[in-house]
Amino acid sequence: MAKSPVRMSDVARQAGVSTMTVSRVLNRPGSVAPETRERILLAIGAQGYVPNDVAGSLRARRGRGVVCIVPHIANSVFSDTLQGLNDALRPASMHVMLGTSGYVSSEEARVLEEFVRLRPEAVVLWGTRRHPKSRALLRRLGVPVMEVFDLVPDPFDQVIGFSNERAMGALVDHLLARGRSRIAFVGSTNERDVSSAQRADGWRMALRAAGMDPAGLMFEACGTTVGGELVLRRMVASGVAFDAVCCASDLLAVGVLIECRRMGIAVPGEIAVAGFGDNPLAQAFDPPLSTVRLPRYAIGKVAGEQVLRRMAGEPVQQRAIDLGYEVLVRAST
Amino acid sequence: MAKSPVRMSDVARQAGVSTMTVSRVLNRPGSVAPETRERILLAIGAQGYVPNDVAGSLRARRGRGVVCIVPHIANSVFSDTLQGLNDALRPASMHVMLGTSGYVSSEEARVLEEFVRLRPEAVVLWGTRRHPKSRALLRRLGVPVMEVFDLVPDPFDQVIGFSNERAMGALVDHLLARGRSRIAFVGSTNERDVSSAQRADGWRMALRAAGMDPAGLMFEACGTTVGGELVLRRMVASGVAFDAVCCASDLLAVGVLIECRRMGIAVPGEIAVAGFGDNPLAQAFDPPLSTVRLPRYAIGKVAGEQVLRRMAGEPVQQRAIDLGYEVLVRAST
DNA sequence: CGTTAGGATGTTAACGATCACATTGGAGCA
DNA sequence: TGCTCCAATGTGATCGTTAACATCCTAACG
Repeated sequence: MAKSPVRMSDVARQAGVSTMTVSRVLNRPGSVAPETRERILLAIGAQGYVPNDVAGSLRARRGRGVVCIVPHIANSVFSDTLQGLNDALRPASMHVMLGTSGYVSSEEARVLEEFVRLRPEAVVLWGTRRHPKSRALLRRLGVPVMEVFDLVPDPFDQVIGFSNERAMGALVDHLLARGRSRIAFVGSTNERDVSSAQRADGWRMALRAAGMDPAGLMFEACGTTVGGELVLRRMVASGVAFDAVCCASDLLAVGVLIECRRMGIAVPGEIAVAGFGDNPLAQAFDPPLSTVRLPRYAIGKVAGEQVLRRMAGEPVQQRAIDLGYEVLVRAST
Repeated sequence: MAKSPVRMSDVARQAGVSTMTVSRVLNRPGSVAPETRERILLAIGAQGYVPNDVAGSLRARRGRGVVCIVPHIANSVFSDTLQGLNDALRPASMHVMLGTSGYVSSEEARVLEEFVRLRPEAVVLWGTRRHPKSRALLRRLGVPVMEVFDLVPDPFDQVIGFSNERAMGALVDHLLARGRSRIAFVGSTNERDVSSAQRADGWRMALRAAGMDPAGLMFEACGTTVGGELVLRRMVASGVAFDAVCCASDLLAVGVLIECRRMGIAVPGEIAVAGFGDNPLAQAFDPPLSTVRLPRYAIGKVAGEQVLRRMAGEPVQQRAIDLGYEVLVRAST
């Protein structure tokens, strides 16, 4: 914390007013006479006074911080959303206090408690899996809670996102419309990776809805390009017949593409390959990768806007806000 | 801010002690008798008390926040660094207050002032271009300031990064060693994009050091894959001879690769192509892209560690910490 | 057995701002 | 002229915690 020796009272003295008037200039300038205001602003500039929001927040019992806990920062899905959140909050002079859970809900709860000590005005959390401790904490905190990304019908407070199931289902439908009939799925079945599991569900349901049997067509891989390369090799070696591969992520799909080229498998001639997530480089491959664009930035932006609305006293209009998705059909399918 | 009605005094009453003893249990547990401590912890659990760090920070004149302002969050260069910073700070119960400058130093100054109101313990800023207002503000704030990414010999306080010039120079040297003699550079000359300009300088100096003339070999492009595609077309159309292209980013380089394929130019047969930044998908292309790996995560991690050291009272040992780079030679060169 | 050292705990007063209410001084009006 | 009313500003208390100092009590010692 700072040693900034300039306090409001220093400014007040120089301007010949009480601290209350300085405070008003800072918070509701309209309520102070123009000349007085001018004199105070001059004193502020002369002394380089920067208000102490720690003190202000304590007394006013309200601050400008919004906590956001994501699984991992260094992943464009999360960082795009953070960008949106930040962009929405900045014009309102709110700021983001950033934390990570490492995909572990108990860790999220621990981090959340540390942040609750700072008495944030709102909390933005990834996904809808909450540790009981987090729920209890949030309930007592009593501020708006935005859960983002996974859309569920009955969120803790409000949820903003899209349906992984429906998005993957739409991708499967696209492949079916292209005449594919043996559509495999590649993803991680890691307990922690809720999104991948939901995408698998979407794939399974879409196949069943089309009267097809997903049995034996699901393959597990770690979510990297190398994971994609390895899994395709395993799939081919397994002898299971398939004419399309839906991947839980673009990175996986790119790995599959690479291995297809290496093994001399024509894409989309022999098999179609689709990714998920719209990585900026996905369209740069040969063939350009079909994928699903997710409203990552918009999710953060809308979450921030909702926070501001709620803080302004507006009631919750929609508990679940669906921002949809977009199937991007390119040459790989 | 919260309505959390549970205060330290509530806990103290239930445990039959004064607030000071509760405070000690929270901050220096060793200084309280075991049974007393046990009783207090029980009361804390029973009431679900979460300390108010706003009040604590005000009184103690020190908090746990570190401000970090990056140009843009949704860019893996920045988010990787943020991840490192966060990982370094979390074990010390410090937290990141996140802001963005949009690559504009006056905006950075504005955002910085808002954050200074929160009296952070340290400030982490991207690059070394500072608005005079920022400098004045930081000086008065009097906390450690870490400038990251661009290494300069004489930073405001401490700087952690690598040399864009030397990294690009090393890449050029690699191309020279491969027998290339007409090495072009593609980058943005946008005033705001300091890094690209530094990379251009590195390219220029390396060519001159090898007795070659960079004149006419520098081309401007916007930093996307499409920018890369367009610039290659322009380069070919210009009639200038070149046998290698150094790009200021991987995205640009991928665009160049795409256009080469489209135009039937062999890579690396006719021209070599190199990127910069080690995008995870860079090695997935055909041919895999040679590039330079930057210590993005490490920069953040080390910045966080330095902050902790400084807060622990250690003196500054190195004003400029060079974390180096790594030229990744792949098939595109 | 008196004295003292030091561990455990309590008391008081801040930290720097804002809330709620009090006060002042004109303008506006009958 | 006398009154009200409101805009502009001030006063005092307070937000919830911790620093600094004070106190108490037990243990150890000569």
